Amino acid sequence: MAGKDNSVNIKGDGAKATGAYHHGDLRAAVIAAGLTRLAEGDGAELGLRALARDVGVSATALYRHFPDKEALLDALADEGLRRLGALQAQAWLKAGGGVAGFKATGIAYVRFAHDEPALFRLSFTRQMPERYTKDAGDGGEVAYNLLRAGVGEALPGVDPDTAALHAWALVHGLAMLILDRRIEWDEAKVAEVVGLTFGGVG
Amino acid sequence: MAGKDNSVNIKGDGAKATGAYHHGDLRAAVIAAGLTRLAEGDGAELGLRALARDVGVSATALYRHFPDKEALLDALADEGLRRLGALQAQAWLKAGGGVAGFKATGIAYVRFAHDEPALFRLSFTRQMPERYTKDAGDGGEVAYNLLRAGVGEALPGVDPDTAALHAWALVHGLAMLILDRRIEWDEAKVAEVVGLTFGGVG
DNA sequence: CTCGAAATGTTTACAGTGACAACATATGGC
DNA sequence: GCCATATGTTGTCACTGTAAACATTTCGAG
Repeated sequence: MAGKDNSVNIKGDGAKATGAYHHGDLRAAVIAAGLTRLAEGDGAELGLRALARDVGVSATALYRHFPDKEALLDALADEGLRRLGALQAQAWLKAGGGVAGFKATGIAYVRFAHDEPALFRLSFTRQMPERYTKDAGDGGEVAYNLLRAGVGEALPGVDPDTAALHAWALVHGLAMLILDRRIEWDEAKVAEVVGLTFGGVG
Repeated sequence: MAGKDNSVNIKGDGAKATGAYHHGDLRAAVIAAGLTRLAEGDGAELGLRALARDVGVSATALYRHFPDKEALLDALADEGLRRLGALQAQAWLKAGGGVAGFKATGIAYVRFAHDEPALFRLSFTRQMPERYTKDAGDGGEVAYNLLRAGVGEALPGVDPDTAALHAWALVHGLAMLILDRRIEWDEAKVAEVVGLTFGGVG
């Protein structure tokens, strides 16, 4: 697949737009460019130089905003989790909460993985930063809280911890199997499988 | 040459052992060394040169046996699937078949992921070779057949296709979540979660 | 057995990567 | 207005996968 051109030319979203040396908000621009690349070429191995070129900046400039590549990827992963959480919350509301909302949440999880395979994979593959306690408003916790909330309604008699883990593992497994091409993406099928344990055919 | 060594010295399993130029069965030796490396350093990014050094051979020698690095990784992934299938079959037999055997199969799946995280991840991350039809005796199919066999007994009334997918996704999700440090490895917990859908507490 | 073709391994080299150090330029507080 | 600091650039290094040319061993045909 060719090799050059295509430069996405994602600049900062306004800020200063100095035009020359300084970029305005490079950190945000780099993350945006990274997300774009992840959304387009699935297998393409996101490199620092390509990213810098997208933003129109020298390769080593990125090191002023991220200690190393890992940190950059961590930032992208974090954004991925945030988006996932937002989509799940949205699905929950749209379905009117309750068991139906809970199921919709699960389906949104798998759909996100299907729509943004590279971002989803990155988001979950990143090593947990150790200091990942129960506070901190990063997206992962939002998603997990929704999960805990819904699981009580769907399976009243069961230990909520076990049920939550079951639900999470189920959708995560579906997501990964779809990403890795072990199974095909099929929303109806996903709904059916999720419904097997968590009642409510609706 | 051959002054240093230090290398792990994984040679072929007998063959000729020419001693000098020719290695005997380099392909097998490389795969063995690769599996060893995968089993030891989880995060360590398996490189061609390191692998060649382990085997005591020049880096480019590997290209006589694999078209490129991808092909080598594919071979390792295949071996991983084969081992997974073997462990599952073993677990099934040890539990005496039936529903208990089916559950044991699922637990073995997760345990394998926990015991060999890098190999498990590699095995499932590799792109499917396209020509992955229902024949071919490679490990993946063995595992899937076991799955189909067990699912009928565990959930008599349910569409076996849906049930099989459910079971697979569940254990795969648990495996991936453990690999990515989202949850802790806890065999009892895994058994409990698997038992939630697939009855039989015992 | 001899001999040349094929298989296997080596050396050298190249383009691409993440990262560091030294240097250049813009920004903002005094 | 001036200088400390943040930000961006150029040059370089070690390392990676891999291609090309060369060396050695093995094997089958005469």
